Amino acid sequence: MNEKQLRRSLAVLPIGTVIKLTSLSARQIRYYETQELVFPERSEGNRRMYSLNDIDRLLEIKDYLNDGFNMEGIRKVYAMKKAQAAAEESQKLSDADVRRMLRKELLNSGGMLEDNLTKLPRRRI
DNA sequence: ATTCTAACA
DNA sequence: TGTTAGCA
Repeated sequence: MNEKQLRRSLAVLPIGTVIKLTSLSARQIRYYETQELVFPERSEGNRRMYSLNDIDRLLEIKDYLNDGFNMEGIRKVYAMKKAQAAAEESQKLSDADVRRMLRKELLNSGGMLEDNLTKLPRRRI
Protein backbone atom coordinates (compact mmCIF):
# COMPACT_ATOMS: atom_id res chain seq x y z
CA MET A 1 0.00 0.00 0.00
CA ASN A 2 1.43 3.41 -0.94
CA GLU A 3 1.63 6.51 1.22
CA LYS A 4 -1.41 8.13 -0.31
CA GLN A 5 -3.72 5.19 0.29
CA LEU A 6 -2.21 4.74 3.73
CA ARG A 7 -3.11 8.29 4.70
CA ARG A 8 -6.64 7.88 3.41
CA SER A 9 -7.07 4.80 5.53
CA LEU A 10 -5.89 6.41 8.75
CA ALA A 11 -8.75 6.73 11.23
CA VAL A 12 -8.26 10.19 12.70
CA LEU A 13 -11.66 11.86 12.49
CA PRO A 14 -14.09 11.97 15.43
CA ILE A 15 -17.77 11.60 14.67
CA GLY A 16 -18.38 15.33 15.06
CA THR A 17 -16.15 16.02 12.05
CA VAL A 18 -17.81 13.25 10.08
CA ILE A 19 -21.19 14.82 10.74
CA LYS A 20 -20.00 18.12 9.25
CA LEU A 21 -18.33 16.43 6.28
CA THR A 22 -21.28 14.22 5.36
CA SER A 23 -24.31 16.13 6.63
CA LEU A 24 -25.48 12.87 8.20
CA SER A 25 -26.73 12.71 11.80
CA ALA A 26 -24.78 10.91 14.53
CA ARG A 27 -27.75 8.55 14.76
CA GLN A 28 -27.47 7.63 11.08
CA ILE A 29 -23.71 7.26 11.12
CA ARG A 30 -23.86 4.94 14.12
CA TYR A 31 -26.77 3.01 12.69
CA TYR A 32 -24.95 2.32 9.42
CA GLU A 33 -22.20 0.82 11.52
CA THR A 34 -24.63 -1.66 13.11
CA GLN A 35 -25.67 -2.51 9.56
CA GLU A 36 -22.01 -3.26 8.81
CA LEU A 37 -21.74 -0.67 6.07
CA VAL A 38 -18.86 1.20 7.71
CA PHE A 39 -16.23 0.00 10.16
CA PRO A 40 -14.72 2.87 12.15
CA GLU A 41 -11.94 2.15 14.62
CA ARG A 42 -12.19 2.95 18.31
CA SER A 43 -9.98 5.22 20.35
CA GLU A 44 -8.81 4.55 23.89
CA GLY A 45 -11.96 5.99 25.36
CA ASN A 46 -14.14 3.92 23.02
CA ARG A 47 -14.70 6.86 20.68
CA ARG A 48 -15.34 6.07 17.01
CA MET A 49 -12.55 7.24 14.71
CA TYR A 50 -13.09 7.54 10.95
CA SER A 51 -10.73 7.68 7.97
CA LEU A 52 -11.12 9.64 4.73
CA ASN A 53 -12.11 6.37 3.08
CA ASP A 54 -14.88 6.05 5.65
CA ILE A 55 -16.08 9.53 4.66
CA ASP A 56 -16.23 8.47 1.01
CA ARG A 57 -18.06 5.31 1.98
CA LEU A 58 -20.66 7.26 3.97
CA LEU A 59 -21.23 9.66 1.08
CA GLU A 60 -21.70 6.66 -1.22
CA ILE A 61 -24.20 5.14 1.17
CA LYS A 62 -26.03 8.43 1.13
CA ASP A 63 -26.30 8.26 -2.67
CA TYR A 64 -27.44 4.63 -2.70
CA LEU A 65 -30.14 5.51 -0.18
CA ASN A 66 -31.37 8.30 -2.42
CA ASP A 67 -31.51 5.76 -5.24
CA GLY A 68 -33.91 3.65 -3.19
CA PHE A 69 -31.52 1.03 -1.80
CA ASN A 70 -32.04 -0.39 1.67
CA MET A 71 -29.31 -1.40 4.12
CA GLU A 72 -28.96 -4.99 2.95
CA GLY A 73 -29.16 -3.88 -0.66
CA ILE A 74 -26.18 -1.61 -0.17
CA ARG A 75 -24.37 -4.38 1.66
CA LYS A 76 -24.80 -6.57 -1.40
CA VAL A 77 -23.43 -3.83 -3.64
CA TYR A 78 -20.21 -3.80 -1.63
CA ALA A 79 -20.14 -7.59 -1.55
CA MET A 80 -20.19 -7.59 -5.36
CA LYS A 81 -17.53 -4.91 -5.54
CA LYS A 82 -15.36 -7.11 -3.36
CA ALA A 83 -15.99 -10.15 -5.54
CA GLN A 84 -15.22 -8.03 -8.59
CA ALA A 85 -11.89 -6.98 -7.11
CA ALA A 86 -11.04 -10.58 -6.31
CA ALA A 87 -11.83 -11.61 -9.89
CA GLU A 88 -9.53 -8.97 -11.34
CA GLU A 89 -6.81 -9.99 -8.95
CA SER A 90 -6.92 -13.56 -10.20
CA GLN A 91 -6.68 -12.20 -13.74
CA LYS A 92 -3.68 -10.11 -12.75
CA LEU A 93 -5.22 -6.99 -14.29
CA SER A 94 -5.09 -4.78 -11.27
CA ASP A 95 -5.71 -1.07 -10.98
CA ALA A 96 -1.95 -0.58 -10.89
CA ASP A 97 -1.60 -2.37 -14.21
CA VAL A 98 -4.29 -0.26 -15.79
CA ARG A 99 -2.64 2.94 -14.62
CA ARG A 100 0.76 1.75 -15.86
CA MET A 101 -0.66 1.04 -19.31
CA LEU A 102 -2.51 4.34 -19.47
CA ARG A 103 0.60 6.29 -18.54
CA LYS A 104 2.62 4.58 -21.27
CA GLU A 105 -0.04 5.47 -23.82
CA LEU A 106 -0.06 9.09 -22.79
CA LEU A 107 3.73 9.40 -22.90
CA ASN A 108 3.98 8.01 -26.44
CA SER A 109 0.89 9.39 -28.08
CA GLY A 110 1.89 12.85 -27.90
CA GLY A 111 2.38 15.30 -25.71
CA MET A 112 1.54 17.04 -22.66
CA LEU A 113 4.62 16.63 -20.61
CA GLU A 114 7.38 19.07 -19.78
CA ASP A 115 9.86 16.86 -21.56
CA ASN A 116 8.21 17.58 -24.83
CA LEU A 117 7.68 21.24 -24.12
CA THR A 118 11.40 21.85 -23.64
CA LYS A 119 12.06 20.31 -27.04
CA LEU A 120 9.62 22.52 -28.89
CA PRO A 121 11.17 25.21 -31.08
CA ARG A 122 11.49 28.61 -29.47
CA ARG A 123 9.30 31.39 -30.69
CA ARG A 124 10.20 35.07 -30.49
CA ILE A 125 7.91 37.37 -28.65
C1' DA B 1 -17.45 20.28 25.38
C1' DT B 2 -17.93 15.75 22.99
C1' DT B 3 -19.21 11.06 22.40
C1' DC B 4 -21.28 6.60 24.02
C1' DT B 5 -25.16 3.22 24.88
C1' DA B 6 -29.82 2.33 25.59
C1' DA B 7 -34.48 3.39 25.50
C1' DC B 8 -38.93 5.70 24.13
C1' DA B 9 -42.66 9.95 24.02
C1' DT C 1 -34.83 8.53 12.50
C1' DG C 2 -35.17 11.95 16.28
C1' DT C 3 -34.45 12.78 20.92
C1' DT C 4 -33.28 12.32 25.64
C1' DA C 5 -31.08 10.34 29.81
C1' DG C 6 -26.99 9.34 32.47
C1' DC C 7 -21.94 8.08 31.92
C1' DA C 8 -17.07 8.64 30.89
